[in-house]
Parts: sequence; C-alpha cells; structure tokens
Amino acid sequence: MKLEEPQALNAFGALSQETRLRMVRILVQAGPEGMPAGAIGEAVDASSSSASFHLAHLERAGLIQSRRESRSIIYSANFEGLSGLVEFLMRDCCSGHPEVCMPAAVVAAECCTPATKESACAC
Amino acid sequence: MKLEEPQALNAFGALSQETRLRMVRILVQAGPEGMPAGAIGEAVDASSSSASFHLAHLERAGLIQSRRESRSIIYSANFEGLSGLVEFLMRDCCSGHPEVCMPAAVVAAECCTPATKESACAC
DNA sequence: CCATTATTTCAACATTCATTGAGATATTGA
DNA sequence: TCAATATCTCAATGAATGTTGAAATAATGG
Repeated sequence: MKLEEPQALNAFGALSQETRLRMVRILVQAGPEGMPAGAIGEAVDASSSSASFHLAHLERAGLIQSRRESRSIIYSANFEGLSGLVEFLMRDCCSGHPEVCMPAAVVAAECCTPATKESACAC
Repeated sequence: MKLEEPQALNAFGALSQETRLRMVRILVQAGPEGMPAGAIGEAVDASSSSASFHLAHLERAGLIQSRRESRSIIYSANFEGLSGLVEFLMRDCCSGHPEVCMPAAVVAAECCTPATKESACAC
C-alpha cells in the first residue's frame, strides 16, 4: 500500500499514544487471526469505552481492521498499512542510495518495492 | 538500536506532526551529510522559532542528530533510531512467523537482525 | 421475547501541544 | 571589538486530544 503524507501523519499519530501502540503490537503478535475487542482492552488495561475509542482510531488510520464474529468484533493488524508506513518514511532514502542510510530494514523496504512484494523478496 | 516502549512512543509522537514528519523525510533524503537548521526550516516553511522547536523535539526523540559547523547547526537523520523504530513495531511479529505478517519490509526487519545488520543483509 | 454479553456512542472535563514574537546566545569577518 | 548571521529560549495563547461514566446498539441462547 502506497501511503501519502496525510495518511502517514494519521498513522503516526495513531501510534503515538501508549494504549494504541500497545494494541497494535499485541495485534501484530497475534497475527492475521486477530483478537476480540474485549480481550484487547483487557490486555492493555483499558475501559471498554476507552478501548473502543482507540481501536476505532487505529482502524481509521488504516493500521488495523475489524470483522464481526457473532457477538464479538475481532480486530487484526493491517500488515499492508504497517509496511506502507515504513515505506513512506524511507521513500527516496539518501537520494537513491538506500544502502547508505540503513543497514537492514530500510534497505529491505526499498529493495522489496510493491513489485517484488508478492513474490517473496530476497530475504 | 533496540528501542523500548517509552522511546518508541516518543519517536512516533515526534513523527505525528506535519512539520516534523516533513523534516525527517527531508533529512532521510538528504542522507548522512544532513542540512543546516535554516535550510530545513525554509524547506518546511516554518519560522526559525518553530523550526528550532521541532528539530529539538526530533533530536530528543532520537530520530535526528546535530553537529555545529561554524555558524550553522547541521541536522541529519539518525538511521539507527529510525530502523530501531521499525524493528520495535514489528518485534515478535505473528508469534515468530514473520513471513505471515508482511511480504517485504517486516520480514526483512526480522531476518536482518542486529547480528546480520553490519554485514550487508541478503537484500 | 427477555436477559445477558459485547461493543459503541456521547458530552463534559482536564491536559497536552503547536504557534507566535520578542529577546538571548553563539560564531564569524571586517 | 562591532555588526551581521544563525539558532535557540521563553511565556502566552489557542487548538487538539484522552478519559470518564452513563446510556444506546447489536447479537445470542433460553
């Protein structure tokens, strides 16, 4: 996913809050299956109201997504959105010399552009 | 650089502001040589006071660094800090199955751990 | 249909954050 | 040393954001 500045700003804003950052990390660790809202709220020690507020915020920012499963609403990390964020931050890194900028992650983000993304990258 | 939660929170907070996000990207693009404060301020259309405030904020957050060069203060991106941020966000991705999470950048961030960082990664 | 469980919505309040302009500090060349 | 350049500091103002608790909505099983 190719982010532009306003979206990236929203995403970073969403990650700049303790409860939300914890939520995202928990969901990243949980993987694609995700977790119900209640469990996430408990895991980060937030009231149901506060958890709902922050989950909605993260979803608006494109960092997580939700689906209903009977009574529960299951949230899961949006890995496309997360990698898009990394890509945005490092776009045009070092005027086209990514290897100068960062030893690992960023070089990868550069070398594994959307084109190469689907077919596993050299990594 | 291995970030912990409070540092990561500061870093994301620093990136969640339009002027600062632009500053970081300009410095990422500028590479290790960096740019003087005044030029950065102009590039993002901020008053000297505002530019100084935001540059200080970014430096406190570990995303940029500064050095004096005669009359100017030269700021440059802190690529260690930036890659640490990516690493923090994706740490323990998918309970140890990074390939499930993200096609490219994150897998790379996982596969190119600090150990392999120095000697160029497979990317 | 009713009681229960799961989650969201809303409004009020407190706090945090960015902006501004004036003035302070630091460095250099004449 | 003086004037000019580059940057930073400070205090005041106004805007944006998180928290809370109560009430609304949605889905299920008996």
